[in-house]
Amino acid sequence: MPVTMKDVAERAGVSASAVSRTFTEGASVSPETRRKVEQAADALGFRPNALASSLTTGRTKLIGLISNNFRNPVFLEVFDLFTRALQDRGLRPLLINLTDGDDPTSAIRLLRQYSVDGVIVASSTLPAGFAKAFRDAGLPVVHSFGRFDAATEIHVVGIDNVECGRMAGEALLGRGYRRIAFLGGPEEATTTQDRLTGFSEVLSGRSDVDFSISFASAYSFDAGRIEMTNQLMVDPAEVYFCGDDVLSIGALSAAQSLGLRVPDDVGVMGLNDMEMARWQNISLTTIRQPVGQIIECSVDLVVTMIEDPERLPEARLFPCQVVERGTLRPAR
Amino acid sequence: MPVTMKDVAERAGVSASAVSRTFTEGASVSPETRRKVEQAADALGFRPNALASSLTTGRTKLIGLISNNFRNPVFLEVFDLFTRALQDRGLRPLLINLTDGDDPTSAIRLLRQYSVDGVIVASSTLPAGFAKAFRDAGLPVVHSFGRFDAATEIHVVGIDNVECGRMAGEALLGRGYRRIAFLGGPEEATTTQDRLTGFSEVLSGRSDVDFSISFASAYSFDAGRIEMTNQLMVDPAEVYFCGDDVLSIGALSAAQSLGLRVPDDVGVMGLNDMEMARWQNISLTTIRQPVGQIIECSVDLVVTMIEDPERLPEARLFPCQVVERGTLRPAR
DNA sequence: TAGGTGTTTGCAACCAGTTGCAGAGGCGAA
DNA sequence: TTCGCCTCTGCAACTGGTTGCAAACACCTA
Repeated sequence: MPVTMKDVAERAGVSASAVSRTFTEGASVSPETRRKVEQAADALGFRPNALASSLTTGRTKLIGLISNNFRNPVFLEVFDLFTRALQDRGLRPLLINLTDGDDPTSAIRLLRQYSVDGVIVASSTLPAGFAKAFRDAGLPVVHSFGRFDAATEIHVVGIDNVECGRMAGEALLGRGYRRIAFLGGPEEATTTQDRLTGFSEVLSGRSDVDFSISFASAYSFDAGRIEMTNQLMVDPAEVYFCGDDVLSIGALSAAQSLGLRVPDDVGVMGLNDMEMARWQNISLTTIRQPVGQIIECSVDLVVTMIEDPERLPEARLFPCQVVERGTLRPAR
Repeated sequence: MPVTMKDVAERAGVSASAVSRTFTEGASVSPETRRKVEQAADALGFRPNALASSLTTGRTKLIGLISNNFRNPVFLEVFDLFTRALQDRGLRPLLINLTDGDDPTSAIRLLRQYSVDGVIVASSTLPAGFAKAFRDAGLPVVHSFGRFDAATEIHVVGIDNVECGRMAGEALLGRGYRRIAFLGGPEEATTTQDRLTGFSEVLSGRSDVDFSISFASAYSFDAGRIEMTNQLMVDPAEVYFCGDDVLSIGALSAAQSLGLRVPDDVGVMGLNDMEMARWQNISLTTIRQPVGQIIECSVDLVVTMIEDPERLPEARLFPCQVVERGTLRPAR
């Protein structure tokens, strides 16, 4: 059923090499031969088998796209943008869902079996060592939304979470909040740790600020709602800087259920600026992470690494900014 | 860098065939040879190249997963479940984002270049002819969330949207609503057409019911909010059956912005029961579509078709059910 | 010991392409 | 006409596996 080079060669009255050459950029073919081959190929509907050619060229144009965050709404944008950015460059995403377990070995085995040209790890919760395992296996890898590390051994594209923490701290101080809480994601998530570091840096040491810390069990609506409920029932702060937008929405839901008004009784600030944050019935004040830029840059970087595997690892961090909406009281 | 069969054969002191056979289920190898090969393979970290073997076996274990709905939150669950269901069966999803244009030809070309074993079209908005193009190209295809068609030419797994429309109509009548509106997705979407058919069937012809119809421009929050605002400003109904959950949330937001209370002033009913519908600050009364079952079944079906390409097409439809939450007044 | 049976093994051809190399052909200059 | 050069083409070997076939071998029976 599938039509091969040989069929085309036969119909065009040329050798198989000639067919291969007309489909290879920069190969030497006369206009006449090219015409005959193209005509035959069109008539038969021929397309070279990418897998067969990968055997000799060593390139499959497959990119492993790995994530463990499938349930966070921010990933709607992430998947949409990644698949399109890859498609635009003639690359195909081979998706790996890491929900069960975070051991890279089976993923590595799989990706090598399919000879992927490169790997993108898209996750803000996986440890840096995870992506490193791919590099050690000889696969070009970029960690998107990963943690910046001064002694970086792999390419990281993302944001400076410590700086985001500072930004949040200053935004809250600037609005006159003094009883301030950090409601993080899981304590072991590097993003949570880093944001807390920056946040504390700005707030602790100020005698006029009452600063408290808690952690939700996951970056999820339910976890945010549960932890926020606990906090509000025991000793409520004036404002909560939450681990991310979905946690924030859980927190908003908790406040609402307890009959508190936002932002009058309690303030909430998120991080990500996912699409839902601007929905008018949520209207979350948050910090925008430039997801589109991070993804474009990640794909560019993985392409660069494929071309130059020896390239030294680098971190590319993008600035974030506060997005004003309705869950904090206005700046003074 | 990558280790091949030949390397293993050499180290184990056997032929390449022996290596191939130890990795092929059901092939004849003595325990002694198998042991030697496995030992050598482990030592070298060998895994057979799936792409090379696909040349002779004709199987890649790649499944094309095509969608045009990347931005609808229901797809968070859909992608998570699809990727896991495929992984569980040793299959790999090759993702195609169809956001730009709905012409199947380039997708077909691509999937044939990668010799995918089968294709899953996951979309409730693509026309039936779309999936059919894949079948015509000789690719086993299943249309998930597709439209049931009595003269079906391709496998469809989904729900009976006409029945869902009826179910919604009866639920609303049962609660005593009499000024009832249908707020569909795009008029050309088959899901919208079918749901409207069932809904009208129940409501039209009843002299005590005032029934109106409108359509949003897309299955999205913004489209739902805009259309609902239009409706509420001109001639509000008592209750709106919306095209899907995300439209419903847009509609809820519109009602809220206009100062209407839900469900006291206006009712909203959705369809899908995506995860967000049960978030307490949304608490959407909706019709549950058994997404998990649909996906498991789709994957099973594509596997079956790969094994038996001559199998006649069938439709597998799953029953839906109304999920009681807070956006309709209670049943009498 | 010869013959029959069944298992295991390697050879070689094959899958669908790519590519180095050598030779064919065309063309202009000497 | 001959030579040199350049472009184009096909052969054949190669990519990393699989598999039909026949030979080698072990084992059992008569």
